Amino acid sequence: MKNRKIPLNLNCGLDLVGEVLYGKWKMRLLWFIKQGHKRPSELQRKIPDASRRVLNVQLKELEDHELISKVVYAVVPPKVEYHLTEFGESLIPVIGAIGQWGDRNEERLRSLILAQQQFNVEVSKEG
Amino acid sequence: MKNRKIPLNLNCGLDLVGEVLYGKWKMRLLWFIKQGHKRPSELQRKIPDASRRVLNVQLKELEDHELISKVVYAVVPPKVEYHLTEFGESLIPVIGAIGQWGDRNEERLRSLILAQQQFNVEVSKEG
DNA sequence: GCCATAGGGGATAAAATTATCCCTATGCAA
DNA sequence: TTGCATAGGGATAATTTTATCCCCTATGGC
Repeated sequence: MKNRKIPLNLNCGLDLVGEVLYGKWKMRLLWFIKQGHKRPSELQRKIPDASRRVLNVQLKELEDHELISKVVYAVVPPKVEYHLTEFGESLIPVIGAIGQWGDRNEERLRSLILAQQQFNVEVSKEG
Repeated sequence: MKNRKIPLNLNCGLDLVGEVLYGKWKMRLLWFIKQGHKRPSELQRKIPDASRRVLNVQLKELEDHELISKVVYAVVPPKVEYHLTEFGESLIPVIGAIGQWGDRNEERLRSLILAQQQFNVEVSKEG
């Protein structure tokens, strides 16, 4: 999401959504904020595989795209809360639909993905 | 989608979907195939911003993930057709929902994205 | 012979995305 | 006084993803 060298494609709705939703942790961040996990440290505990830094960066992008808003309390230790904006709220059903499809097909997806992963490992051994 | 060094996250539905749907052109490929553009050359004309090579790679991944099936006709010049599998069909409503949200919010998204892009360019000039 | 069509793919370069490392600050508790 | 919790961010390394380049198949038409 930096200063890109390859021009953006903003032709259709799918391209536009991609620009704001691509990002390894973004959908999960929105989802957890929706569930009421508003503070950075809570989100970090919910998503332990991501580093604090990366979550900050992605939260900032979500904020720049007006999907969430940030409230900074002038207290010590610091306290910050994120909330979905109306715009962000309107995305929740979409994320829900994506997640549901994943959940409904969990077993199949898992085995497909692992099978392919396994295959790649084997191929690279021969390499 | 290679032999990864960073372990996969396959915790929830969102992770699983990500594995099969992340890829710059994948959703568009599925969408256009659904619209009846079955042949590689048609798809390439529909998505001129992607090179032929990249589309082949992404089509292969969609095939490995059983979202599409490939039919090769033994004729000259070669003829190939892709079709959605039932599994792939079941994803269409989800992609539809994503695209619709993008279309409904087209103007806003476009200006948000361009504004941020512009900002990045300016920041990097100061650099 | 040469080019066009329709499809494929290896090797490598470039770009974009993520991860890692290390630093800032305050106040409370052991 | 060291440690922990809160939150933030610059610089850089590592990884992953895309793009580019060039080559291949086979047949038919000029």
